[in-house]
Amino acid sequence: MPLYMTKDEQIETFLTKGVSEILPSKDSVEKDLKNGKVLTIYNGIDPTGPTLHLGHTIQLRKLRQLQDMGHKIVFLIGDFTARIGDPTDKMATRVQLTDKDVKTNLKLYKKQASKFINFSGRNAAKIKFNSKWLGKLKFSDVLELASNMTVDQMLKRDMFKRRMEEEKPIYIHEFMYPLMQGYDSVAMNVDGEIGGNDQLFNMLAGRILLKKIKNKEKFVVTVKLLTDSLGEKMGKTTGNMVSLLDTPIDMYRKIMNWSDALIVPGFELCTDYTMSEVGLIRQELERGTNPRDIKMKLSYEITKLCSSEKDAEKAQEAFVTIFNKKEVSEEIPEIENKNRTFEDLLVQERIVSSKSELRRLIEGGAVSNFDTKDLLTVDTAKKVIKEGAYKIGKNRFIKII
RNA sequence: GCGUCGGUGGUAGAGUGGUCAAUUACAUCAGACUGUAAAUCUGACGCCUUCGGGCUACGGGGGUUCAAAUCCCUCCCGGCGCACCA
Repeated sequence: MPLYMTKDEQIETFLTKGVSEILPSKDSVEKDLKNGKVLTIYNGIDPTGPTLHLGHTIQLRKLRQLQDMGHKIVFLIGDFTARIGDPTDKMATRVQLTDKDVKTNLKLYKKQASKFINFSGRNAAKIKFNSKWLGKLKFSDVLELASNMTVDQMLKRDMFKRRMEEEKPIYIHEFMYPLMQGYDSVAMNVDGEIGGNDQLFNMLAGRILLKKIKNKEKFVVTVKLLTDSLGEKMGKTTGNMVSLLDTPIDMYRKIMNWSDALIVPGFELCTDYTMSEVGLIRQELERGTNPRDIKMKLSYEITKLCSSEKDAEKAQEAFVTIFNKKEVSEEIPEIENKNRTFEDLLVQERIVSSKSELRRLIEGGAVSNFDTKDLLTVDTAKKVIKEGAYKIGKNRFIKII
């Protein structure tokens, strides 16, 4: 958020940019933010995969806005809840994670998140793990907690309703999930929570519990989700995500591959552009400016925020070189051939998953020498190729040295 | 516990003895087109292969058969109904 903003502008931005829904209401949260009290707000992430993705950054950036306004923010890692699995958008029951999975996954989280929120300085963000309190609950505590919500409230959830209709199993522990997540709010005694709008139900459970147990009105701000062209969530489970661990060039390329409809939401959700600047982008598109150029700006901005200005520049250059000019860029990964045949090399370096896959790609005319544009044949792939840049499909490139 | 229906590839969902590595749709990958795309069209979509074929797969195990995703037995798991409920 630009530093020149007044406090009121900051609050307005927080309450509107990328926001989907606010509970109990925008007005009441606005009042809370304006009365000068320091609030505690958190965002929880379940460490179900090794990386954070672009969707997470939307929420983290929201937290950052609050941090800049002087509020206390908590980055909660749901190491306990991750083991149960959020039933939110899984049609089937998620495989439970082991302790080890969880530990491995959360290792990198702080590092990734630190691009977006401050973990040091005067008003440092805190990291908390919900196993700390959830792991301590006794069965009697759990029962008491469970007595705060009815089966009917649970069954109102779309997800569960659908599963009932489809005669799919619903396990009791899945009912416990919203309770556990809700208990996080109670244990940390927070004033507010930020999350994606798919998390609304879980966050509401926290509101219910906090109200019943501590008579406190927790506010909930849900942000819009970044969806792909088909309205699918860009998430870990769906596989179409931009990971924060992607190389800058991969990230840049993936964003360029977004459908044009995502340009404006992309600016709103993932960059520091103000709402009026986002409005200008929209106008530019309407005036007929080539969407590609605007999308390049978007890719650049996002890549910059996720790594650095320098990386973004490099990524952009590489993108132009490889995809526009179709020339070899120095960003193409180099691989020593070590006297391996072309197919062995690609399989061993995991560029392709099997020789069969490579054969299909070759037969489909997808593998070519990047300089001469000559298509590779199945026979030459069985030979040792000493050097040269090769293109495998749309976006796999290697330079053999 | 009894009865009944069901468990198929990343997902949904056909197939009920050979022509099934398994129709179809979605997802995925590639080619064409383009503005990087998206949409559209085309093709591919288990692994290995000396390109003849070989191997592994339809919940697990065992069996019948020249031949099983398909039939039988058994075990595991799920839905529904009934029963039980100190």
